[in-house]
Amino acid sequence: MTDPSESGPGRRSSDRTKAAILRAAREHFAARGYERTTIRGVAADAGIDPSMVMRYFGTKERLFDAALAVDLRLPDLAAVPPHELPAVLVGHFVDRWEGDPADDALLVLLRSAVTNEQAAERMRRTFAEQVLPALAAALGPERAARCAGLIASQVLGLALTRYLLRLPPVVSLDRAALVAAYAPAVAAVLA
Amino acid sequence: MTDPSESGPGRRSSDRTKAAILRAAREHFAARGYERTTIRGVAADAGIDPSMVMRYFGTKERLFDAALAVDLRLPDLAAVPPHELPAVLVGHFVDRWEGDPADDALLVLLRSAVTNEQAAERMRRTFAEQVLPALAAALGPERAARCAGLIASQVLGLALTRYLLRLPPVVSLDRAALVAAYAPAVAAVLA
DNA sequence: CCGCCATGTCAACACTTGTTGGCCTACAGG
DNA sequence: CCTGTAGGCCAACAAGTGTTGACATGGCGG
Repeated sequence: MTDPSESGPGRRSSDRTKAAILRAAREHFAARGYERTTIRGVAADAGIDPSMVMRYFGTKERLFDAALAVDLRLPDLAAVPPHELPAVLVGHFVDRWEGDPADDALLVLLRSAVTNEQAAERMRRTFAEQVLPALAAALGPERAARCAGLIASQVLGLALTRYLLRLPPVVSLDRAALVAAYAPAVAAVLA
Repeated sequence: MTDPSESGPGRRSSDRTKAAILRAAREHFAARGYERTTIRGVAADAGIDPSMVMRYFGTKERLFDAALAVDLRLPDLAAVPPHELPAVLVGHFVDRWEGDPADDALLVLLRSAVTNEQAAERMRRTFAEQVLPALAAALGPERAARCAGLIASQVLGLALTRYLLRLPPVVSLDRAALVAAYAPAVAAVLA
């Protein structure tokens, strides 16, 4: 743990601080959205002074932007048999939402994009750069272009009602039931 | 137009003022969400003093609550042939979202419910009191209970990606294409 | 030893917010 | 005429915000 190239005592402590700020910021943005998240709150959670946040990120907006970076970690969809594609997609996203509770990036993005144009733009970019290519690998470019929007709409609708609105009938399903219920819907828009 | 019981010159002007406030409030809440909407902004839009808003609604939260009242105007679903149900549902909601631009109530509810627990609760209530019964009339209670959550998820996913996130492939579809694309997905969760 | 620079704290500024209380104005009833 | 009252405006308060600049501190190179 004293590796001089990464975390040893001689290592700059600014990196750890910056990471702590980012982690706290993601947590706050995910739980409260952009407006209700305060620099003071994030700083307190990271155990430092609010002015440090400004020094490292310059502005609340830039901190927000840094917190918005998201990797969907989509697998290679060309490798899955076509008839399993819907179940794989739904399953992957459920895992992604429910996986590491410390990884709030997805929630940050969705929750903020609804009231914040900057985040909405980021969402559109994430869609274009990650979802579209992954689907194109499995369906071909023109079919992907036709279906990707509808699939995003399904998956995001699921996330919306389950994790943000918490509609009881959607919350009460477990992973298997969720996949079983949504895969046919996704399959329907692929046709 | 001088009906003494409703709008004549002898009529209280407070009713008109209150209505103007509510209309402006809906517009602001729908466009900006709860936090970024200011009493001052609403008052300016309604052409009156901020303190008037307080006099009539007491508090920003109560004004918000008044703005959240939503009537989905769902038709009698028992009257539509089962195989047309998906298209009717999707079509109705598209009309509802796209209809009267002055009627922002639906957008207020959806946009706010994502970052505001009070609005989320209101959304769950609206779902339980309007969507569930309407579906129960067409599908019977137990089938409705099983499907309503999934249908809400589809419809809200559509609204989310089209009106809030504005994902290009979802925005570019017109009403007919939208219905044609989504009806099969809704039909899939009914099976 | 000295001095420098990165890391961090403290206190304050300027601004916006929801909210409040006092004042004004018009008009109906006597 | 006076008076009361409802509808409305103005100015201010207290709290919280993002942001800034002056100051501390501790370790490292000379």
